[in-house]
Amino acid sequence: MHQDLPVRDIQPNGNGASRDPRLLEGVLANVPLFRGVAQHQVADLAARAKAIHFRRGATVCGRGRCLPGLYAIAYGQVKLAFRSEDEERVARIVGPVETFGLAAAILGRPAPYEAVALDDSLLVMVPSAAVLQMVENDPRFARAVITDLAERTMKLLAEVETAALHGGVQRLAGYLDALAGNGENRNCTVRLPTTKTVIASRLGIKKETLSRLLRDLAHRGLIAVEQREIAIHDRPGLAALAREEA
Amino acid sequence: MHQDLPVRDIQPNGNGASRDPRLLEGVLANVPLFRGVAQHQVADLAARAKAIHFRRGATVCGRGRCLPGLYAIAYGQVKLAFRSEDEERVARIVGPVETFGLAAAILGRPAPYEAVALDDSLLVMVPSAAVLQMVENDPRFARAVITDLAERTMKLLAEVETAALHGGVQRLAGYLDALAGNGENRNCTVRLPTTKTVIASRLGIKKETLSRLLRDLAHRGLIAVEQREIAIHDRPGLAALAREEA
DNA sequence: AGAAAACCTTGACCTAGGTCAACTTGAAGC
DNA sequence: GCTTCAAGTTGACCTAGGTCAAGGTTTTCT
Repeated sequence: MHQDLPVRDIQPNGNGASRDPRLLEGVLANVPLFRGVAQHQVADLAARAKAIHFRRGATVCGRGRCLPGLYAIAYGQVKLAFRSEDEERVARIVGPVETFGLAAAILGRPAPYEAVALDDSLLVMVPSAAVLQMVENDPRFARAVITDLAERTMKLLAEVETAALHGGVQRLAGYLDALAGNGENRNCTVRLPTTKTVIASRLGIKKETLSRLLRDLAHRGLIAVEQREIAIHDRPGLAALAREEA
Repeated sequence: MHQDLPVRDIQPNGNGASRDPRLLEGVLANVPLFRGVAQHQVADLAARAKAIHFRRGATVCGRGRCLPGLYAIAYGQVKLAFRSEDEERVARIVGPVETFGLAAAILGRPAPYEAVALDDSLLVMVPSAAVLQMVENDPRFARAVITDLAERTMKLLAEVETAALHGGVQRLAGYLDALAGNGENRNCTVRLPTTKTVIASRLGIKKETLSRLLRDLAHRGLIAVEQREIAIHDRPGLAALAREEA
């Protein structure tokens, strides 16, 4: 796990940005993307990176704005969402040790989504130039980037598939099953990472519909809901439901 | 353009596979992914690759089967589609000079989609091992792979966005506009790359709905449809429609 | 603690797009 | 030229999920 890094204890300075190299290096070293990169290289990267603190609800990057680089999350949570006037669709909820903006940073393209902090969050931003340079100079890092992007591609394809082939209940069931992780305990309890409204948007449905679907699953005896805590009573049943047709 | 390569004239041998190094090298050299790779390296790759011919309707790779490597299209067309019993959703229509299977090949994962030839097609398959090795040995190629994957990621994100935020008409309008390319001729005529049924699935709607939507657009004076030929009468109007809300 | 602001739930109703079924058209083989 | 078959069209109807409106419940802020 990543909890071995006491980043929560480190206070970023008041106006939200920090450059404490210890903090930065520690955070980056724990990001899977940088596993397999020599320590001094990580230090280099850290020297050029910046830690920025965002209050819950603050916008990390508006839609269409150019991302200054790759973001890694030290603590907190960020949602990446598409929007259009009165419509919002959450593409991904990014948590500690994860990164976002890699593809956009590499191509130097504007962000296709907007990024908003769901909780008070500490992000480490590695400037595009630093990432690009490291891609050129360190084949191991280049390799890590390739793996990361390939994995993202597969995830997105899976996303498109479920969106196209499965209905709301199935997607919800699949999501809960995924939340429960790989442990195969028949019944366990999971906690939704954020508000139901955001989860709904992440699942491509409206909060009202999520509400009804959760009620249905509860009726069927598959789960029990108590606010953000969801007790899973029949994991295999849930998994089976997720695999069903439209 | 890619038409400078007379691959259509080269006959693959009867049982569908060929190893003529000239053919293979020529095809690969024209694939953007291999631009910037030294010629002898391409020759190396070609030596390990295989050309395979598929009749229209033949399956290149069943869903969930492991892809033996990266596929490049010399001529013809392949659809990548998700399926589930009686449901099919086309994720991408791949044409000459394009490739598919890069992400899966790199991760050694089974294909998330099935690949079926839409026309008689000649594909060149570069084994995963060869791709991986080249990633390790040639930083320029590694860089090209990174760019390609990043671009694919952005495309998929755009896909998810339009699927989520735009209705059928908008998606269709956007698709037609994209087909018309970057030329800004106010009226031009485009040809659908394949049957309307497949196009519909690519757009995430049913053929019946596509039929009705095309009729609507024609009514509105934006286009005129004659079989696969679509005359665009008001390009800006079409583009504007594509950008509208849900 | 108390007020204000999010968040969630529920019911009544609506709509984009899907489903089913009949019919037309066009291309492919004999 | 006639048959066959796949592709496309059209109409009547259906349904998953969205929209609107009205409460109810947590949080959050002062």
